[in-house]
Amino acid sequence: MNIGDVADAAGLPAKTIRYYEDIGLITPHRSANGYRQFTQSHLHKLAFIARARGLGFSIEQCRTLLALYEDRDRASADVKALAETHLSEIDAKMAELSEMRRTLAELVQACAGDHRPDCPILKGLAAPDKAD
Amino acid sequence: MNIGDVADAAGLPAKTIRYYEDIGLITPHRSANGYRQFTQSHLHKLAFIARARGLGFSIEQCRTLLALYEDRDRASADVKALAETHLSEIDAKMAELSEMRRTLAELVQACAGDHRPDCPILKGLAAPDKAD
DNA sequence: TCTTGACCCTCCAGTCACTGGAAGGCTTAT
DNA sequence: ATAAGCCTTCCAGTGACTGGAGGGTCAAGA
Repeated sequence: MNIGDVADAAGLPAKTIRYYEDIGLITPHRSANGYRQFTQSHLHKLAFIARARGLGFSIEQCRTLLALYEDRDRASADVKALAETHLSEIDAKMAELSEMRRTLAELVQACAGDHRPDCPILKGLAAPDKAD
Repeated sequence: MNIGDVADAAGLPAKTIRYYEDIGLITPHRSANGYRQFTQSHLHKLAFIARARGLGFSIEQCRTLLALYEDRDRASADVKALAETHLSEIDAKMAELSEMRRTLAELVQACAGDHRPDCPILKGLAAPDKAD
């Protein structure tokens, strides 16, 4: 398969696949004309990476997951540990966003949003503890 | 004030403040020795930016907020619109994270996490619809 | 007076994971 | 012969910093 075919099949831009080759995630062969040649196995890997990325794993985490995937003797505990690490990263981000959301929603709530210049949002940003 | 003083007072690294000058968010004066000189007004602005960044506004959104803050004739509706845009950005990110979390938690749940190689997490990444 | 340590300066490069674009080669069909 | 649609490499940019090298400045103490 050429790069366009795997790109379509894996749901990734061709550019991204070239980048993944650059950083050593995959190593397609080359045909005589210099085109990258992908096998089903390459496609599997790319789809695997695409899904892991979709779950928010970093490229380095994907590299590790891929290595575990290819290692028939891995312990599932190693995979689970990595997934749990990522799960708590997600939880941390969600907590951060949730706190932002709470504060921002309060400010928005307090703002009339009319033609007048008086604005609790700006006041809140300027001096959070005495937002009027 | 020197950069170290405003850095402490605004709760920002000195490097970050230099960067903010680079991109034109603030323009401190210089004393004879080349050191940046900050006024209370600069400090206010920096603290304002720090808080807006803390609520997740992008630098460009901060630039706009700062301009609105300085404009005594702004309409609070303009500020509110920006804040609401950002609020929905936050909501979108939270929804995305929440979906990732849901899927990942399911996989983690299904994984024994022992010494054996059998791993539903890897299976789920390899072929999401038939994760066993 | 000298030195030490804590400041400050600029400039360059790196982070993360791509993404866009230029300039050109290959393939297939008309 | 030419056009469309692939493919290639290489360079540069994104956002928002962050680290480090290499050097100047300042205030306090011996």
